[in-house]
Amino acid sequence: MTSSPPAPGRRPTIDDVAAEAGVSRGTVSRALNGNHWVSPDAQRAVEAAVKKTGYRVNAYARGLRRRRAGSVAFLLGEDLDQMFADPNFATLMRGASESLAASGLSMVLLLAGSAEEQARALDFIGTGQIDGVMFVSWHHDLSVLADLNRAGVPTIFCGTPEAGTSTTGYVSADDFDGSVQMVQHLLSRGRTRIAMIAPPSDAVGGNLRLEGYLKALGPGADESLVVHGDYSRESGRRAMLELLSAHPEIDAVFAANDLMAAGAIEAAQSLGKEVPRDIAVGGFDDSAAAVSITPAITTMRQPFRRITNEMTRLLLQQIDGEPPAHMTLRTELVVREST
Amino acid sequence: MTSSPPAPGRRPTIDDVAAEAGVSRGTVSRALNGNHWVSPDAQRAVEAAVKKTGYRVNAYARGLRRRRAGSVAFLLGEDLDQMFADPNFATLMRGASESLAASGLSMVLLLAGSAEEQARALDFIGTGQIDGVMFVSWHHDLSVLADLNRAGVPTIFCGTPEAGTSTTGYVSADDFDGSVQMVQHLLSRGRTRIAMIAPPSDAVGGNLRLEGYLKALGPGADESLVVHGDYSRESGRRAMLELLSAHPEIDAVFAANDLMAAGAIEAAQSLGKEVPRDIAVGGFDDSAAAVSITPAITTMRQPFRRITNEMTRLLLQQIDGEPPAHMTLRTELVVREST
DNA sequence: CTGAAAGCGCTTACAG
DNA sequence: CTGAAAGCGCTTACAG
Repeated sequence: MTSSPPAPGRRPTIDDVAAEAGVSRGTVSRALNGNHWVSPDAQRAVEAAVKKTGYRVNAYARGLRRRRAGSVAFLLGEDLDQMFADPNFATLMRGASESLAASGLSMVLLLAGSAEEQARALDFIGTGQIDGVMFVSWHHDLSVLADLNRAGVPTIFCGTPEAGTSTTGYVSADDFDGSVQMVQHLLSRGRTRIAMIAPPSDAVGGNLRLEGYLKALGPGADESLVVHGDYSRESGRRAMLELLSAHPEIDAVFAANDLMAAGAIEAAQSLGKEVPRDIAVGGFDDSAAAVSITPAITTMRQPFRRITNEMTRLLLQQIDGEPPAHMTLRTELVVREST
Repeated sequence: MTSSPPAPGRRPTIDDVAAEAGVSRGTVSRALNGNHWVSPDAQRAVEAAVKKTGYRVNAYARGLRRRRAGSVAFLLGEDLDQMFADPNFATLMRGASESLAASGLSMVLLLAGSAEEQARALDFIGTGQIDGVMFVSWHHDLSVLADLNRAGVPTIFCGTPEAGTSTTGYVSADDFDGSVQMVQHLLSRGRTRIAMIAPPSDAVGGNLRLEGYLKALGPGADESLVVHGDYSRESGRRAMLELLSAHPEIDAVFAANDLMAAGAIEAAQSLGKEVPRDIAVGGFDDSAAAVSITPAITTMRQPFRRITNEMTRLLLQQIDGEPPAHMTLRTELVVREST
C-alpha cells in the first residue's frame, strides 16, 4: 500500500495516519479513542503512525460528530479586579482547571462582569463551543443563571445561589455551620462580646455566614455588633475601627473572610490593641491571607479542592443528562494565633 | 413548501432556517455571512427565520469548513497568584477581551504557569481550537514561545521578549525611554542622589527599565543605588528600607512599577520621612496603585488600551499569513504628588 | 441573484 | 477484530 504523504503545510488527518499504519480510518479512530475491538498489532501500528505523522485530532470534526465540545466554561460573574483581589479565586480557578483536565476537558475562561461581557459570553456559549458552565459570582446578579437555564446549558454554581434557584446545581461550603463553629470556638475561648464583620448585604447565598453567627449566639446576639464589609482588606480595617469606636468593650470579632480579618487585625494593632490578648479575631476561608500576617489567623478552612472536584463531577453528570444536584461541604476549624 | 419543524430538543440547523425562509441552505449561509449576492427579500426572510427558529451557527461545523476557529488564546505564562497580584494584568486582560470581541473573536484563557499547565495548554492549542495566541509572561521562561513557533501557531507577545527572539511578534511599551523620562523628571526636580528599585533580574525584556535609568544618569550612575524587587508592594517596602539604611543620603527613588513605589512610600513614611519633601518616589505603569496612596504617585503611563488593540491587530495579520511584526509604544509621564 | 453539490475530518452503527 | 459508508452542520466554488 503506497501512502501519499500529506502535502507540505497541511495538517495530517486521520486518513494520513490510516495510510501510514496500513489500516482503515475506522480502525485508527477506534484505536485513538481507547475503544476495544482493536488488535494489539493494529494498536501499535496506529500509535507509531500517529507519532510519525504528528497527528492531532481536529477538534472541530470531532465536536461536530460527537455533538460534544470537550470543554467547559469558567464563567466569571464579577469584575476582574474584584475577583483578582480575592485569594480564593485563584485557588478555585486552578483547582477547576486541574480537575477538568483530569477528566479530559479543557477550561475556557469567560468574563461576565459587565452587561456587555455577559452578552458576549452567552453568545459564545450559544454557538455550542462548550458543554457546560461553571459559574462563579459572589454578588447577587444571577440573571445570567436564568439565561443559562433558559438556553438549556448544563450549569454548576460555585456557592449557594439565592434560595429558590433550585433549578441550578451548586456546590458550596457549609457557610452557616462554619460560622456556628467559629462563634462556638470564640465562646470556648471565654469571649463574651463577639462582633461580626459580615459579608456585603447583597452577597450570594443570603448571608449564611451572618445567619450562622446570629444562630450561634442565640437570643444573646446583638445586631448592633454587626458591620458589613465588602470582603476587602480595607473594608475589614474600616469595620474594625467602627466597631472599636462604637463598642470598645468587644473582646472578639468574627470576620466573614480572612482578608477582612487581616484588615481588622491591622486596625486593632494600629490602635495599640494586642491580638488576641485584647481582642480575638477569627476569619473564614483559610486563604493565603490567613498566614501572611502576625498573628496568623484562626479560620474556617474551605475544602476548595473538594469543591472544584465535585463541581466537575456534578457538571459532567448534568452534561450526561442527569438533573442538577446540590452539594454542601463541611468546613474545618483551623486554630492559629489570633484567637 | 412544507417544512418539518425541528424535533423537540434538537438545535435548529441551517436547514431549518432555509425551510422556514423558503430558500436554499446556500442562500441562508450567504445571508448570514454578510455576503453579497443576496436579494433584499431573501435577506429579510432569512433574518425572520433565524429569529423564529432561534438558530445559532454551530461553531464546529463552521470551524471545520472554514479551517478557522474564531477564537484566540490568552496564554498566561505566570502563576495565577502572581498575575492576580498585579493590577496591570486585569487591565490587559479586559482590554484584550474587548479588542478581540470587536473583531468578532472570542478569547480563551489558558494557564501555563507550571510545566503541567504548559503541556495541557499546548495540547489544547494543538487541536486547532484557536487561531492564534496572545502570550503574557513577565518572567523569563520563554520555552513556550519556542514550542508555539515550532507548531506554527500565530503568536503575539505582550512585552519585549529576549533579544534575538525576533521570530515572535510583540507589542511593548517603550520601557527604556520611559525610564529615561522618569529619571530626567527627577533630575529636573533638583534631585541628585536617585536610587532605583529595579525589576527582578530575570525579568522579560532584559531589564530595559534598569538600563534606561542607568542611561539617563550617564557616567554618574551608581550601581550600589540599585536594588532588585519582584514587582510586589512588599518587595518595594523591603527595598526602600535597605536603600535608606545603606544610603541615607538618597533624595529620590525610581521604582520599576507602581506597586513597588507604593511599598517604598510606606516604608519611607514608617521611618518618619515625608514624601516628596525628604525623598521623591517615581513609579511606572500608572496602575490603580498609583492613586490609591497618599501622596499619589508620579508615574509613567503605559498605553494599555493601545497595546491590546495593536496586539489584536498584529495577531490577526499573522493569522492571515503576514510575518510577525514588532511594535513599541511610547509611555507618558504623569506628574502627581510623590515627586 | 440562487440552488445543488462537494467536502471539511471525524465517529459509529453496520455488515462481515 | 476490521473496513466501507453514512452523516454531523456548515461554506463555497460552480453552473445557471
